Amino acid sequence: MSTGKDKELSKGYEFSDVEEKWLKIWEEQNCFHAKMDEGKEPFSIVIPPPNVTGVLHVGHALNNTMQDVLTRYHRMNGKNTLWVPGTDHAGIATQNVVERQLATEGKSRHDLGREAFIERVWEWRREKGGTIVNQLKKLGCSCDWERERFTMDDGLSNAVREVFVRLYHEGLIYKGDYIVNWCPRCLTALADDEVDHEDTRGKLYHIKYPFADGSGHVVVATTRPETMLGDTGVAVHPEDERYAHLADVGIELPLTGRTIPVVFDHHVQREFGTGALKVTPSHDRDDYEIGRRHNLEMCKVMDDHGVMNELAGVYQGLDRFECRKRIVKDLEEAGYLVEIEDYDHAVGQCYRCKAVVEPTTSLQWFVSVKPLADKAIQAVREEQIKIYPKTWYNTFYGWMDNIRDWCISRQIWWGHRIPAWNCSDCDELIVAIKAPTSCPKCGSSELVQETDVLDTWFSSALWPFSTMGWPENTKELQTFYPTSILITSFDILFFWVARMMMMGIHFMEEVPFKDVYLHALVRDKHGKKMSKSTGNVIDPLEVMGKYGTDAMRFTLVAFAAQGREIKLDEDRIEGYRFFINKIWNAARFALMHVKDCDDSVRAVTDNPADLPLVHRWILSRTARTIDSVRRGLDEYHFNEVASSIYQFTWHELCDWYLEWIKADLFGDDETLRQQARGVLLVVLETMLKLIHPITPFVTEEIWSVLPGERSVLMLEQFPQRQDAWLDDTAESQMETLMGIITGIRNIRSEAEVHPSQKIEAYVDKIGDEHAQLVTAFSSAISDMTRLSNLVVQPESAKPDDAATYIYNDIEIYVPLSGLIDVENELEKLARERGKVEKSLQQVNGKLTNQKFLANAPDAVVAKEKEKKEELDNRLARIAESENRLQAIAAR
RNA sequence: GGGCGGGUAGCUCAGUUGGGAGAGCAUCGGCCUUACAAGCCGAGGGUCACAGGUUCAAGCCCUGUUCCGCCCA
Repeated sequence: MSTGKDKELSKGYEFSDVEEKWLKIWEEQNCFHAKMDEGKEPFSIVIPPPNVTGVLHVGHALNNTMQDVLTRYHRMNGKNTLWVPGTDHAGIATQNVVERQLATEGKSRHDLGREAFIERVWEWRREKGGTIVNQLKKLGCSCDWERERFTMDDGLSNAVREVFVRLYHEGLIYKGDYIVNWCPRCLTALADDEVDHEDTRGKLYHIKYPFADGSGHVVVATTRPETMLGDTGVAVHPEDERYAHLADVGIELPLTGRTIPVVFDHHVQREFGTGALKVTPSHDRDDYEIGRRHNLEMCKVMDDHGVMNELAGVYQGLDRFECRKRIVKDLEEAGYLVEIEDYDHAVGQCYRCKAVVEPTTSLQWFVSVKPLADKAIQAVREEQIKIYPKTWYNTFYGWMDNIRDWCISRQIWWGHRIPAWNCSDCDELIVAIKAPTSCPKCGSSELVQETDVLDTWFSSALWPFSTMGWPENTKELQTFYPTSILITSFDILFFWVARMMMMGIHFMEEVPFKDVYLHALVRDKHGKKMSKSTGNVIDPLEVMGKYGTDAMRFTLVAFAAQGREIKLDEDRIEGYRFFINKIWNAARFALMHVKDCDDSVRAVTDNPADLPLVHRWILSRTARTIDSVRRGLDEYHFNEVASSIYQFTWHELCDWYLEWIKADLFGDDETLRQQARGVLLVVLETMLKLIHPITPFVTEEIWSVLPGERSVLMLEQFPQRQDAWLDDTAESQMETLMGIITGIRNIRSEAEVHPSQKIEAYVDKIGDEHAQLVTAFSSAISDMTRLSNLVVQPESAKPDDAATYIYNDIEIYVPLSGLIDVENELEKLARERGKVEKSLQQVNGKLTNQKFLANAPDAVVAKEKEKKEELDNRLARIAESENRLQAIAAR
């Protein structure tokens, strides 16, 4: 495809052309398409479908980057890989968008009528609905775009009807009058997650409720005094002696002339307020439960618009908030108002229009979730599904054990219309997949379909199998269901994740996914929620344009620890852009030396034992990096993957290895040069493969210019374990050499010796083994520290004017006639002595402790003894240097 | 009020069965050393919230206190 010979890399990484180029190539070569190769183990993910109205925000970017990292990893790892993309029809949101559009033409959806309106929504979807999909493509997501799905597609709609009908006939869907969250502006019921709870400074009104026999009164407290018009009881705790005598008395409800009963309920908290609770079963979820337990009357005092109705008596026609003012005024005038207290509480608001949600009873469709939930709980208990991070298990069980029935009907037009018909003649309710032509009971053809549509979550609950062609038993389902992992944000654990579990288990008799990874929410650098009004939004597309897509992806992965919050700062993205550039420049350097190599050059890594130390070292470090990257990806420790790659690439490969091998690469020895080229090429290729899932663009570009015939990197094999490369000896020897080099550099820096000035250095008081090592590498050490001469001597008389550095038990000194600041040197040594003495004290404490010697494992004791020896030596080195310097100071 | 999570370097956070406190960024000093100044070299910086306990040994396990955040009511 391409050969490296005639190619070069520009001086800095210019991402925009590169990204565009590779998106095109990947697409042309159909790289993302699942080939359905049955010989391979499957790996599959379904995307959490973004709203079709959405534009890519940083949360999407994180979510989809993580999915892409895993997808690319498993694809390279030889799995039969499928990532299903798609979008969600987002009922209320989409309807609102189109209604707003209509409003600019001075029309409402009612002017168009239902059918024309829905056609209009489809039109909008065809024109604008692809935005977020294109943005995901730009992010580099390797989804199988040929298999893109939409929750309103024919196939998925069919699945929705099938599920509804089956659940209805199984008795798990029912229609009834129960309490729901009602938005008086959108005029629809809302799911619990469509209600935002905003902490609000409100008032708590304390109201006197007289006993019906005139013998006294009780004080109740409420934040919504207007609901008192719907009160049908007062609840107290059964063991509260204060109220025991009220059983047969009852309460006179102020302003209404009604008498309401007192009921005794264990759920009432005696300690809260006066221990008496007004009960409004039609306008409060808890009160509804209490009312049910005690057969209290239902009294709904508002209409769908939040306006008081005929049951509100003289208050009829008032808006609920207007009514609140009037009630408070009237209570005060009649002497019932005891106190108004400032009170912070959470007020439910419609997530769309911000109107205060009114809990109210309404005739709706519900799913009876308990039987479904029990199976989901069991699946999680049996580890058929594992949840990561594991802290979410408690939350999951807690919610599932107390789950409430799920209101699935919505009074809007855009969505899956409920497949139920009423017979106008005999009132029969018919639930069927296809529209019936006549009533099965009376034969009438006067059938009217339900006008409500289903909650959007109802269709997304089916997503893992509906996208694969269910209810047909397709090859996709056979191959890819259950999916391998679901990656999503923790805030939809219940509304989506749990519901997918229930539906998947119920209809497929198998869990929808084996693992669930719940990632954090992305916040701004101060931990605040990003919002347009605060102006702290980080727009991923803008960031990608500024720093490159790879930089943003790497940043997100690096920040993706298994916590609840990711505090993202644009400066960090810029920082990782520097890392991308570092990779680029390392590749440029490598390319200079390997561009003419043929394939056989890699053979030198087959027998690492034959190679010089530095190569054995980098291969060993590479092998360890492969292990930690694979482990991190397998266990979803994304941030560890990023940091392990970052550390290896920058601080081992670039800082040490590339510098170290320059001598060989530029030198005359052909053998050394070939060894360096071979190892360099292998390590570079390995690194590119390791990083590719996170930063696909830059790695693919570099890969394409490396020597030899190459196809795309994204289909290469991911690096496998390389135990033959592991080499503890090489690692510890290199550590010693690097320590000595750092020591000499430290001396140079402290003494402010100009980098171009060559100096002489001595290493002293070292054992045979180290002496040999240092002697063998004296030229490398000299190169890296710009020495004119390096002297290795086990025992020697030192020149007086020498700066010293103690590395473990090795003493390094540099004669610097007149250049050393004796005071400074002594201070440095004193600090060092303090540290060593402190450690030594701890070690001695342990070693003289009989209990430690008796109880600690042998290995730990041996290690402590070793430590003591090392520290003793070190202390001796320090003392020598101090003596010498003090002698100078005394002169 | 109930439940959950957290308090580790100036900031953001790692720390996987208890066995010498880490990273990135920021800070300070020195460098255009032929891949990279989007860079290189060097340095400083921590009572692991507080108080007890278990243990030979605690950032890690247990108890209590305190502060912060989230979810539920």
